[in-house]
Amino acid sequence: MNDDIKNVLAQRKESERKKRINQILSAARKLFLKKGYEQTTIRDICRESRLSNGAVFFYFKSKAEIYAHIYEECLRKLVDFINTQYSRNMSSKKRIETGLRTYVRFYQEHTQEMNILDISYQTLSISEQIISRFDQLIIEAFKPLHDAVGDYLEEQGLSKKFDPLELSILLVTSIDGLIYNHRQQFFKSILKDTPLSLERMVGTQIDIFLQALK
Amino acid sequence: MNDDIKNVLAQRKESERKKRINQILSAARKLFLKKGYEQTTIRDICRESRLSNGAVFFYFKSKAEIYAHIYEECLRKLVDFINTQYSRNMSSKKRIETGLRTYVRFYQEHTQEMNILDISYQTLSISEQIISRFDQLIIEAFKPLHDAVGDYLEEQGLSKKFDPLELSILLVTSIDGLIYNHRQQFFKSILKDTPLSLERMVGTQIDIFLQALK
Amino acid sequence: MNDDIKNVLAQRKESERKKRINQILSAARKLFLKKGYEQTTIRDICRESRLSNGAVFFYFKSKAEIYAHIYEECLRKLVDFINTQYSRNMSSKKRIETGLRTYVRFYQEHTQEMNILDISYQTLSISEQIISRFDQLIIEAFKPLHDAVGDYLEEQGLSKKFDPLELSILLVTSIDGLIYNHRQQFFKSILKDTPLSLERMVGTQIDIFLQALK
Amino acid sequence: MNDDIKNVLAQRKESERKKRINQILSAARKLFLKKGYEQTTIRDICRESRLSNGAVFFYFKSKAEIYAHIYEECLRKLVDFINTQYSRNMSSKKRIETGLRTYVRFYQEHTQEMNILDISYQTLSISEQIISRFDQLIIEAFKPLHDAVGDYLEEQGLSKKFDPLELSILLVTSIDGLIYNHRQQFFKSILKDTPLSLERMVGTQIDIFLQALK
DNA sequence: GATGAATGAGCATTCATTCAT
DNA sequence: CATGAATGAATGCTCATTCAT
Repeated sequence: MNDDIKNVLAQRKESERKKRINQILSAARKLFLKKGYEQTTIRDICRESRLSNGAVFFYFKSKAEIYAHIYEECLRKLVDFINTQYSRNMSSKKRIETGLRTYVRFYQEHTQEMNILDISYQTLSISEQIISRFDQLIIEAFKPLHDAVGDYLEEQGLSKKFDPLELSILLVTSIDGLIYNHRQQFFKSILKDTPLSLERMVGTQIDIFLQALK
Repeated sequence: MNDDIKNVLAQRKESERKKRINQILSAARKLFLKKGYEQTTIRDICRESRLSNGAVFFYFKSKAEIYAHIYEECLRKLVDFINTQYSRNMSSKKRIETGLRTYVRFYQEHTQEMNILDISYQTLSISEQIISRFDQLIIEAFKPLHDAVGDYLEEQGLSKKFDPLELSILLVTSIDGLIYNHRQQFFKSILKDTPLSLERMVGTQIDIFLQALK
Repeated sequence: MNDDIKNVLAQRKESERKKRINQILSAARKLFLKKGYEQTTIRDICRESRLSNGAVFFYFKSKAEIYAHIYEECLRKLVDFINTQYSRNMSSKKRIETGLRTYVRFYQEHTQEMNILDISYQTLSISEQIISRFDQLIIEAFKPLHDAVGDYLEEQGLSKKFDPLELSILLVTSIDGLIYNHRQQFFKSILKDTPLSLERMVGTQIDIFLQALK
Repeated sequence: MNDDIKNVLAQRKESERKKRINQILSAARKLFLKKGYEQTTIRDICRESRLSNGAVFFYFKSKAEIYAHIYEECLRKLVDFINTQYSRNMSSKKRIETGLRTYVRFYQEHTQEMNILDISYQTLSISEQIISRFDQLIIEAFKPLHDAVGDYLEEQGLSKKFDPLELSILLVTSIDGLIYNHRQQFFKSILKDTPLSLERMVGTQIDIFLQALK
């Protein structure tokens, strides 16, 4: 009996705890996504989460740690987003296409999350442990495409001529470049009236790639 | 006569003025390139330029404006760097290759300048006039490649099938992506022991492009 | 019967209580001795004692009160240290010498404890009751020397000319001064190469004293 | 003419500057003397001096630096106080007595300044240069007594038996002890009704010293 | 009794910018 | 023109203490 009560109380406490943490992370997420790391202050987070300064530092030991949580969330979201798109019986060609298009779609549908991911977490003072978790997630996000390119090269009998790692990085990287320029708008002046659609450009990039490796 | 004297005085004044501005910009250049925007303070610039706080704000109305000048310098440097590499009698293919490789070389030889250019000047509060000058320079930097791609497509009889603007943006953008990832090191964990060389990847990207459009 | 049970329970409770208090004091002792009052935080004490924040404040009503306990311990240690050195059949002269030398040895062998005692407990907000306990201990530490000086004066037939209380305070006080300067190192610049030994200076002070009162 | 005006303006500016510095130092002096280093905040100093936060940091680059100024003031005051008491034609004996009594009088008349000097400046992060100035002043304050003791020993034909440096340090140190205990009131409980006068105790200490070295 | 969550004032210092002279 | 004095909001973070459960 007593144990039951204890248990219930412990559960309530734990849920209370999670609620607070969520309060803080929600506030932080909203602010970091909107204003970025530097422009968001701890006080902003306190105000937004309706918690005191001390409370925030009770649950997280630094601003960077809060950021790391949000970063990991975004990264995980990306991984999940990508993974749900693949199906086992897709052709390698189809998987390459899906991978790249999904990446772009993630940027379009979750621009703020993508902006968070844009910041190199290597500059923040984050524990090694968390960083290696990030690295793991990045590998996870990258693997499907890497595999697909490997399979494709095999099928085309080109695996001796090309390195699948190099080619897959090249592909992802070219999408990064598209996203980067879309964000920074460096070509705004050149494209004045007719902004090229990201989808179309990704398509072209895929076409070129597949055409060249036939 | 009197007018002559006035003129001489005005000229001297003007040269004094330019001297001061140069003093400030030299200091700012040195500091921004070395430490970036946020890490450089106005006081740093004053100390370095041996001018007073007030003097700096007399010639420039904000820190952002000073930055804009340095930004423009870097952009111009990039344009010049690219333009000196082209020669009129190169084949279109050669010009495409030269354009992309030169861009990468600029990043490698002028990493700090490239970092300056990385900041989206749209976030800084800079006057429209200056921004349009930036845009002009970007167009100038981009034009040779754009032309080369146009010529190449013509030669290959593909100008109806492909848009030269789209393709050239695609090419530049893929280099941007390579540079972006080189800077941010997102693939560090994947490439642990064997960092891929930028030159090699650019080469592969060019090969693929030309192979596909043959 | 029931009373017996109650008694047993009460005893167990009391022993639990003492255990907790000891836990806290052990942690506090370790930390205060090592880092001093200001540099030690309540959270440090909680961590070290493996007790919660609330528990510490349940047993002690403030950080100062905990400090007072440690202070008293150190004071008691000093008293014990001094008292073990005396033997009843020592000459008065010998007892004076022993008293002063023992004091210096306590400082040398228990520097950290002596540093604790250095803080004027009057600045901390401590209850009158505890302060009077401190005072009692100080009297206890002082008495042997006071007596010895009294005896010595009597033997030399100088008890009418000198006040034993004044002289004994003068003696202790001169040792305090030596210790104080040894700690603060005010003479560092004057003594650059050859730091005077405490033992030697105490010896000289004793010699002078005895020489003068012969 | 123009130069004259410039000069006047420069002077006014300089005096304005000194006025501000004095404003800050006056406020700091008052507060440090009253509450000590730790308990005085920069904001206190701003409030008291009716200057803004930034203004204080314009003239001094840290709290420690402000403190160092006050410390040096007090030290210099002590040196001056001591030096005015000596006269060339005093006997060595008289000079010893004067030196020690003057030291005590400084404490009595400038208790707060003496409290400032009590803090070991070695713990604060103060530039080497300033610290060596402090050291110089301490030497200056100490020298007259050192010389007097040297002369006295010579006169008594004891210079082979005793080291003047050791003896003079012993003397000063014993006064330090008296002052230290007067401040900390460790003997309060022992002396309850009849607090011994500092003057009297210094007198006794001097008597003993001279008596022993005759 | 005991827990640990919550408080919020407090800290030294920085910095872009303004403005009287 | 040029100076440098002055502003004051802002920063991340700490800590003794309180209190609901």
